[in-house]
Amino acid sequence: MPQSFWLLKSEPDVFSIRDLELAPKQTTPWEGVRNYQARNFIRDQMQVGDRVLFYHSNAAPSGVAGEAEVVSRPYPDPSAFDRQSPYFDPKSKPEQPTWYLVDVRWRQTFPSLLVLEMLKAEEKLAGLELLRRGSRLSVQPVSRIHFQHLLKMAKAKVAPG
DNA sequence: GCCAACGTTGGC
DNA sequence: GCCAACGTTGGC
Repeated sequence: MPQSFWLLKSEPDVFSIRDLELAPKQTTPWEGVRNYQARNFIRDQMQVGDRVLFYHSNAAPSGVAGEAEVVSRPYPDPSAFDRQSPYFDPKSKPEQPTWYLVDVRWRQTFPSLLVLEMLKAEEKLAGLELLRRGSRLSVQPVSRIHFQHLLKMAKAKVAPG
């Protein structure tokens, strides 16, 4: 299967792209996804080498903060089995897990945030799931075209010289 | 299987 | 903190 492109949301107060950059091996298990549609994307479609946009949600301002990549196959989310975890879910059993995750590794932090408001104004991003009214999915597929355009925008925002 | 009530997400 | 939109739960 060819490489796929994704957008993952995280509240920076909880876990930011800076936290990922500073993490051991710049890698983290993307735990805590508790939505079935998002779970299905992770469990059924994510592959090592997939590219990821790291989105800061519930922030001031919100926006795409950088880039990461998938570095593991999907596996059961251990936080669902952990009574101490805020993501504990008694419905998920080790012998039949409900929730899955992948490990992601930091690739870059954008020189400046791609703020949601400017993404909305970008004609070339029309159709991006993130921009759909009422869109709440924390794991979203992104088209190659949109992904590349977002990287281009990130680069273009670097001041010359 | 319907759907009201409730809980969560996330922009603002 | 507000609240619209959405997802889940649970009574029936």
